[in-house]
Amino acid sequence: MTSEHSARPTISDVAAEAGVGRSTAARTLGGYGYASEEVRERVLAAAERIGYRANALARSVSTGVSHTLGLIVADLANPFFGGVARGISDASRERGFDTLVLSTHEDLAEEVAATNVLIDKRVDGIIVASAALEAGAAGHIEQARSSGIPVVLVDRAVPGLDIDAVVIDNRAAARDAVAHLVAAGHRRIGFVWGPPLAERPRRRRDLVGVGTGNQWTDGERLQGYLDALDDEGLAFDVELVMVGAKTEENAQAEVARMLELPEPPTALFCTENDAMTGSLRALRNAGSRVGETMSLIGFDDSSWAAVMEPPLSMIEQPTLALGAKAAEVLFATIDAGSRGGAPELHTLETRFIARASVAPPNVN
Amino acid sequence: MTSEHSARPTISDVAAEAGVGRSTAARTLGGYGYASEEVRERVLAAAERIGYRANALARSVSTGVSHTLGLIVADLANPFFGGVARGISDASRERGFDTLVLSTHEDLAEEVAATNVLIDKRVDGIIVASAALEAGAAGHIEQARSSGIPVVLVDRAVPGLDIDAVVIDNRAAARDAVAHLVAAGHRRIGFVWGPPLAERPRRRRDLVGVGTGNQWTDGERLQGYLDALDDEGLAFDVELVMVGAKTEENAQAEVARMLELPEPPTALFCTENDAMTGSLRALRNAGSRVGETMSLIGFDDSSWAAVMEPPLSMIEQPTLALGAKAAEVLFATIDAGSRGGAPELHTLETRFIARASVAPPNVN
DNA sequence: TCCACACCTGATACCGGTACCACATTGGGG
DNA sequence: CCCCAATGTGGTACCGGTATCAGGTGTGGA
Repeated sequence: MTSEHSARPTISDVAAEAGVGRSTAARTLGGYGYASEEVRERVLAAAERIGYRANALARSVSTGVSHTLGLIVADLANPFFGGVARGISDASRERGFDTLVLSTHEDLAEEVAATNVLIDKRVDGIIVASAALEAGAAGHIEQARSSGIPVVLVDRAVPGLDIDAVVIDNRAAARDAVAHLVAAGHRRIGFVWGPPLAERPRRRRDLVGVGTGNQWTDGERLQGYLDALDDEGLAFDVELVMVGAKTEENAQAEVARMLELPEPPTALFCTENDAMTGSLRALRNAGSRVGETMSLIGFDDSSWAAVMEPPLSMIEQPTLALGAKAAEVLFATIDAGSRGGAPELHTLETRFIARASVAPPNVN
Repeated sequence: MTSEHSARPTISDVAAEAGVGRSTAARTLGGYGYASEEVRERVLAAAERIGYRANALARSVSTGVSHTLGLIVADLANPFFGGVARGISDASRERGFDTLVLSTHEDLAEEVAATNVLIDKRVDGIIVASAALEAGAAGHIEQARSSGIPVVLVDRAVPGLDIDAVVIDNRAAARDAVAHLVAAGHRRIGFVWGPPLAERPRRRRDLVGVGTGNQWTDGERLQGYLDALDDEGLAFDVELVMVGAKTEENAQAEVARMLELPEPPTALFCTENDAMTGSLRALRNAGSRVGETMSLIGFDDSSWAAVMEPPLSMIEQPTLALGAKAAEVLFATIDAGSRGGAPELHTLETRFIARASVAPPNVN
């Protein structure tokens, strides 16, 4: 042991230590080109002795490959994105890639900045759950691609943007959930959360096109809700959809409002976690009992949902798998080089978990 | 617009486009050295025109600064670590740093590998929630530091390791929570979860030293539990602590066992999320009603806890703040250069949220 | 009128790697 | 015995930046 080495040794240091030329040391350490057995051992021993670790940055500058992926999400503290990030991270680590994760707080300007950071740091690919609602707002994504960086969208496909995307079928999941409620006998089903509507729609027409044809989760879930109503021949009632800010407080207020209607809903479909907790607060305040006077279905299963009294029926999203699949698609694109095939929309299955929060409507 | 540039333009391209020397272009773009107003404008315009973006990797090789932090946690999908990661990410973004996040799945070997990756990628600092239980197992952390990378521990301080750490006072939080139960009149309080005990301790002595003097969360929480018993003059009963695997299933089984005791607990202190849900399952199966026949306190508040029936008393951990503080301490170390002060243990406050799951014991 | 100096620019060496290629050696076959 | 190929090594250009410095130009003061 040649004592402490505070400065990080370089290839030249190893070469000197081993008594060989710089390029010979580089060749053995880098694993390219030729080196005799004897020299190889001497170099390896020298590297070990002085604690040499290759500078990955310098290598990347030279090779043009950084072995790093970029991930852009709204909020890492959100367990959904945490799961996706973990899925990506695990899948990419297997291939020797690491992940640079940037949070945008659902702000498009921050997303653009994040994209630039990733371009500057020369990541080999980008996975993004974009806040862009349409292709026109996704110039930064086009730019990343045109500078040669493969991009895969996750969770949210941007309509009109011709890029691989890995999503769940929010529309079908919502349709199935609502159909489940209808099958239990419900006719008046509240929709809590959704695409941000500034004001109450006056008729169903006002909702046509809201988030339509786009894969953005909220819009899709609303469409699925409408699909189910159509399938079952149920009337749409504008009073049964939430409007305004997407906060737990507003969800609570909106559900409270619905409970005051002449003909209140007998079931609620909550499209997100905070929509569910807000609804539960409103129900508790109104003395409405879940599974008896009110049926409930929520999105994003959690270990809590199963221990609620009664346990809540939930739609489970495969977050890990979503991330793993996104990474897989990204690597396929990277491997394919520029001659990639046509972009695909990869849809993963959700799982409906039936629990006791859904029961026939309480007809008194 | 000089059409599409699929290849990424370099400083030389800008120089050519602007009709100046490479170094002049570099000087203006890099913001160092001199350049006349007229040339500056020409260079900036040229850069804009061909869409030049500096290669951050090349810059890092030259300057030795990567403007990247490394974060090592057990599992990004765990909301606790998600929150910490988000806190770090937000704080570091403000200073123009990005974060490389690696998950180790609570495996020390993976943690060592992750550390090496970060060293190789020349991050400017590392924040780690280490799986190492003692300084002897933290050679990789020492190694990172000796190669000049500042390190800050988060969530878990490694005993004997002389490094800055940002943690919560798990011991005090646990003590206070248990004291709260005692104040409500409870004398038999179950401890669910804890440091993995292979077999049932036979007497209290067996627990002395388990996780003692170390900041590792489980050990600290157990000590806090014992502290509270001592403070309140309560007897310790080995039957009231959970043993075996730290899984939701086992927590359920252990609580079920405790309920069968001749003198079952009247309250439970759950040190983690899965411990709480496991406990709730056991209680439901046994027909025990929370807040009536059984009082409950859990760790890690969640929006679900507030909407449970009854709402659950919880200890809230400041996850975002934990991350933000860790980043702050790390930056202070980075700014201080090699001449850093003595390592400190930074302790953040938890918050006890009293809800209806704690009530006086039901004496029939 | 000439020199000093401020102003401005390009050349050049470097960071720590990759990768190619030219140039010894050595040895075997014709 | 000589030549050529295989074997092994170091030199060198390059990746895309940073940073210093030499030197050319223009202006004002002596």
